Amino acid sequence: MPIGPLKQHLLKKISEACREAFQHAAGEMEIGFPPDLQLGHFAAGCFPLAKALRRSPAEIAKTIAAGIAPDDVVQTAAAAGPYINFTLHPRRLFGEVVAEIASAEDRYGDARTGEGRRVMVEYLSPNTNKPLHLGHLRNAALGMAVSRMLAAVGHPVVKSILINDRGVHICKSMLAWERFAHGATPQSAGVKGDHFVGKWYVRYAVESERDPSLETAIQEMLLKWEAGDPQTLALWRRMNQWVYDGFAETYRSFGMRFDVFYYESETYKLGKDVIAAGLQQGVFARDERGNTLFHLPEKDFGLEKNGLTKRVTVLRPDGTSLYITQDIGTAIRKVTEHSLDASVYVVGSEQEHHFKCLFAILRALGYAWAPNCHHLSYGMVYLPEGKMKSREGKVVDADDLIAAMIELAEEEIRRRDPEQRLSEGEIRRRAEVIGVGAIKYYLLRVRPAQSINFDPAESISFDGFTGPYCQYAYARIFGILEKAGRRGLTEQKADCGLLGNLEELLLLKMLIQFPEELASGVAEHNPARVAVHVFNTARAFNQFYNKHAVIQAENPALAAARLALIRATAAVLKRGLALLGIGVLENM
RNA sequence: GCGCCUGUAGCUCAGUUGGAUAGAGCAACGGACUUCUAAUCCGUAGGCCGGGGGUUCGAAUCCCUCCAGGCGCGCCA
Repeated sequence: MPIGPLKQHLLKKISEACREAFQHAAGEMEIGFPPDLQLGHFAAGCFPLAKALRRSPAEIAKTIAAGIAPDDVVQTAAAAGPYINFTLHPRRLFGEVVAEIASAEDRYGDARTGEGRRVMVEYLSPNTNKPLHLGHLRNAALGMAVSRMLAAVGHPVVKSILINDRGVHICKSMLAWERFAHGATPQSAGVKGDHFVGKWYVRYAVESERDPSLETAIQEMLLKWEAGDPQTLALWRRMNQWVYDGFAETYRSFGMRFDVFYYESETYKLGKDVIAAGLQQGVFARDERGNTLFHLPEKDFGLEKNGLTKRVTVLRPDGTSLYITQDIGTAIRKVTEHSLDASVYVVGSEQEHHFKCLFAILRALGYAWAPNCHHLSYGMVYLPEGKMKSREGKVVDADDLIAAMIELAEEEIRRRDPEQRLSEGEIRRRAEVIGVGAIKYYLLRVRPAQSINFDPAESISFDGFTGPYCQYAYARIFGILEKAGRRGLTEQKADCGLLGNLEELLLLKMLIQFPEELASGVAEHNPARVAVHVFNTARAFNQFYNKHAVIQAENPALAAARLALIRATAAVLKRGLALLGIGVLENM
């Protein structure tokens, strides 16, 4: 009997006792946890029954508790105010949770609520004129985590990226390179491609300050690009490729994966035909200046102060497209190419209005999947000096941060290995898992809507509420399991009836709650639910660890039971961290 | 002016689908390694949950209002 049926059993007992005492169904009672595990293992509040029975919840709890007879699952049922607290036989309670986790084989907590509905998660959306920064890392950490969480509950997930590879900002780095680089390349300069191109983008900003004529040169270049001028296109391709080569390294070091690459140079003309058709159907209208526009529904957007409906332009008078034009086209293209049921866009909160408009338009156009489009909006990452502004160089570069964190982890690993038993390769491997894990955890531990004040000192900490703390708990467990294995101890014939002290109960509670937290996290598109729960699980283990011996337990039977418990804990830690895109180490 | 987000311990944040005594990390102070990994643990201290009003058996949580900060508000992306 896994945990779900265990709760069902309790509900059934309540229901029977309730019917016996009041000739009334128990209705909507729910099984939860008491605030203090000394009170019991599970609890049910009797509030839902109070109105129907016209008695106080406390009276009901008392009567029902008295009517519940102990059985092979329930040890005691006691009323405490309006609550019924249940104490279960540890053998069943621990045994069945541990068995369920063991049989799930790394998939504990998974569900089928997604029912195979196919979802695309689009994230990152980089520009090809500069390297990735801290804000991109938050975006990527969220995108990857949400993708994994959706997959865990049964959604086939397609991860996509929309690369902004065209436009005036790209021309700026091209022009600066043409004028000032004297043919230099990333290879000749010994610089990572995206950083190399970013350098010329910054150079343009500097040069255009003193030479305004560059502005007109940019406009000419843009026109040549639009006209398909071979030389311009060749330079554009060449420089973008430098950037992609650079990005690929960052994708790899941060663990980003994409199934589909979309490029705005290929999508920017999409959407026009849909808008033409929509104009025929009256979804869109023309204004006096020739703009094609969409009237935003009053229900969702309100009205202008002059009482007219708000509007958004979807096509310029000359027929050229806008950001939202191509987004309409791309949204449709995604669905047709990948048979999607839903779409998630991981984009900063500053674009909330844009996506609200986009989704309203898609609904107005009558697409059945339009209500399943979701903007996963997240807050800004602020630096101590204020908002990040790449044009002013006020950014935390992604590659720099990753390298710095790996470096810090490496120092810590060396400090713990004074006899230098570890190979350089092993040190490097561990440092990458720890350093990158620390960054991801730091970015994922708060809910997406919350803006993050990037605190350099706190972000590099490996203590407390951090990724390495969670990884450390896993490594500790692995150490115990390994040592137990060498000594021939196994949990084969573990008697979970021997478990039940406070620390073991608190740990078990975390294991039980993991699937619920994952489900909430998916429903809210909020990986922080998982991150916080993994931390609580690691903490519960550390508390247990510091108070109770496993291998050196009072007797071998108890040792076996505890081995089973911590093996299950390790599985939950590993699974939870994996959902966040964070790896574990068997030794730290 | 309007919309959305945020406001909880000195700092950074959980908790927000109404339920038992509001939690954690960091920082501070005091303790615990001859033991399965001290990247750990235990203890002390720290709160009108932004202010006010309302809804009810019960509000950090729901409603109204005010204050403060952030982000946005067609023809940029």
